[in-house]
Amino acid sequence: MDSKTQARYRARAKVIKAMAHPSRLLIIDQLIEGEQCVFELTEMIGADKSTVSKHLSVLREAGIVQDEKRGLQVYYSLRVPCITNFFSCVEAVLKSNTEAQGAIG
Amino acid sequence: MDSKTQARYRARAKVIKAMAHPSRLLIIDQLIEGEQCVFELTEMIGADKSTVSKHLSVLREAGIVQDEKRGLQVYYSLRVPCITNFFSCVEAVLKSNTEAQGAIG
DNA sequence: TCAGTTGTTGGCTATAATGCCAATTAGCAA
DNA sequence: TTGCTAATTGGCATTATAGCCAACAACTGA
Repeated sequence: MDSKTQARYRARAKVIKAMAHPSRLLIIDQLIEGEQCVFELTEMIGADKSTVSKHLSVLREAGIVQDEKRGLQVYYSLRVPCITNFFSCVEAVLKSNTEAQGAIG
Repeated sequence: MDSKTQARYRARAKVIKAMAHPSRLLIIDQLIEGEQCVFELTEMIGADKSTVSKHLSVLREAGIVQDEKRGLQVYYSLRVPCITNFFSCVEAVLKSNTEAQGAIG
């Protein structure tokens, strides 16, 4: 197996790993309904706001959600609408990540 | 959020977590093509056989794969054929787990 | 400016995951 | 039985993850 293939599996695993937590799955489920701010998500989850903020960082770094600050609140929303599709979703996120990287670099 | 809902998210997370590793994703991809024994998977992954065996345990305990011993070899295969579907796949695994539990208990 | 609110980050501890080697189990074949 | 191969399990060290509190940053509004 070449290093390119390995990198592909590592990237896939990162996205899936980002989803592999009850609170983060809950966040994703909530965001399917529409954007929510950290405060709302924190109330729903019932953990410390710092904990929720870190969960959101994980999802953001995996390319699953995006954030937008409006006033005091930071609103989070799904970056990729497909949640019912598994690998096609993972691939779409990876594609989206790649495109975002291309836009930066 | 009630405890039933929490349990549902924990169960989902367990299945996703089982997939959240490059080697395990590779194993799943291989098993889409058909069953394979631990020896074949070990050669492909290039890790110690004990490591691969433990990865397979994780997948088995999550209900993603099943094993069958034939002679010296243990053959692993996908328990749920859908890999392209994400949550529908997770749900199918959970349903399958529940049915298996019902068959035991 | 000052106080209040929302989020993020740093630091810390506790827990879980990873992967190796060594030892063991299980089956096959002389 | 003896030797060989396939796979699992135990033990261990290393690393990653989780979640709390405290501190800080960013914005609002009096």
